[in-house]
Amino acid sequence: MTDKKENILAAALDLFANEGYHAVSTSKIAKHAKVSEGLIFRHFNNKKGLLEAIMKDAEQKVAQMLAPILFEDDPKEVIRKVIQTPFNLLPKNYGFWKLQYKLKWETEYNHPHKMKPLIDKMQWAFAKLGAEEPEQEAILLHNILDMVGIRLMRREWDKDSSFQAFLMRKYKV
Amino acid sequence: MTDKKENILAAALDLFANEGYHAVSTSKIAKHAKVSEGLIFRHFNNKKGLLEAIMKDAEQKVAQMLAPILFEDDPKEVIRKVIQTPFNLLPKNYGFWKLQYKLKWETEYNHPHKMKPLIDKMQWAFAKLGAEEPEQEAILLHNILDMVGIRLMRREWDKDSSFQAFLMRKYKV
DNA sequence: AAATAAGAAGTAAGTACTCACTCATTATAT
DNA sequence: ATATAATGAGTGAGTACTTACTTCTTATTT
Repeated sequence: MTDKKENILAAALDLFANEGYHAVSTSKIAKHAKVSEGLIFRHFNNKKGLLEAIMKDAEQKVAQMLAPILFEDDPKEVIRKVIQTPFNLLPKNYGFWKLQYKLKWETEYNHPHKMKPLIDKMQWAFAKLGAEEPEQEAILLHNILDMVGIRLMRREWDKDSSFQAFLMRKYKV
Repeated sequence: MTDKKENILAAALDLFANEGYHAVSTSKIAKHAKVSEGLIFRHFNNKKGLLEAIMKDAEQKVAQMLAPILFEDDPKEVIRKVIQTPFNLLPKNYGFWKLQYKLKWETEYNHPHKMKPLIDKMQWAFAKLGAEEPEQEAILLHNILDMVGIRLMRREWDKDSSFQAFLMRKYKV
């Protein structure tokens, strides 16, 4: 991966996340990356190919985020880690996550089933902790944390929000 | 409001919601509305003016949705009505609400403070019901229902989801 | 007849993408 | 070791086409 190719990816990620895929032209990306416009097409074939190159990283980043939860076998610790997840996202990666959230509005990039393993693990944890409706509890907490992620990415909250501590108290973990 | 003007608004709403503002051209809107392209500019000046005409309805629709909650003075009934709100959105209006949700990713159209009266009312209700941290409880429930709305608009759930009943049990209302 | 609504045919700027080319590095042949 | 050939990153002007928007003309209403 050459320097200029990485510049293109970084510029595109930033612009797509903040202005939207369709709102950003390839010429604008080229200017931001300080690169000729043609180079974008040499490396990525077309504009969509550029988006897909960015999205290819997504799956492994998600997997890497979920691994410590899926391998945890103390149910309380599962809930703890799940709650921490959105608050632990690094601000330098906010652009990346923001793009993920935004693209979920395009059918093509919305894959709710990919969260199934996480929800199953949460369901297991809630069952172990004696919840009456572990499946619904898992869906509920998943919803809460999805929305927390959205608020953080939209900069409505900061990562030191007192809401994290509140959730910890609420779930007694 | 002439027929054709309404056609334009309906077509634009549908296309903006499902494909995105920047992804839709004025000529496409004209074709869908079965109208000449020039007519769009006669009625709305420019493309953005068309979007703003759609968004102008939003505030009153939101106000109208919140009124029965803000005027309710039984705290239990406040929580009940709040929980019902997203599930009661009419499928024929899904396009409209979907557009509202999507546009929140554009700074220009994200006004979190507009939900303040609702959150204050919820906080009041939770306090009356003896919650230990009514403010956080209000933020929590607001998050849950925002995410429920998103799931419904993205068609990940349908409005008969068992989740509504679960929330009613959970909040004992 | 006057005013308004609608349509058709433009325009200039912008779009994604291509093409012929340069330049530097690396592999191969002598 | 040195000349030669091949490769691939990088450029920027140019392509056909689309865009938002305008202007002029024609229906329709009052």
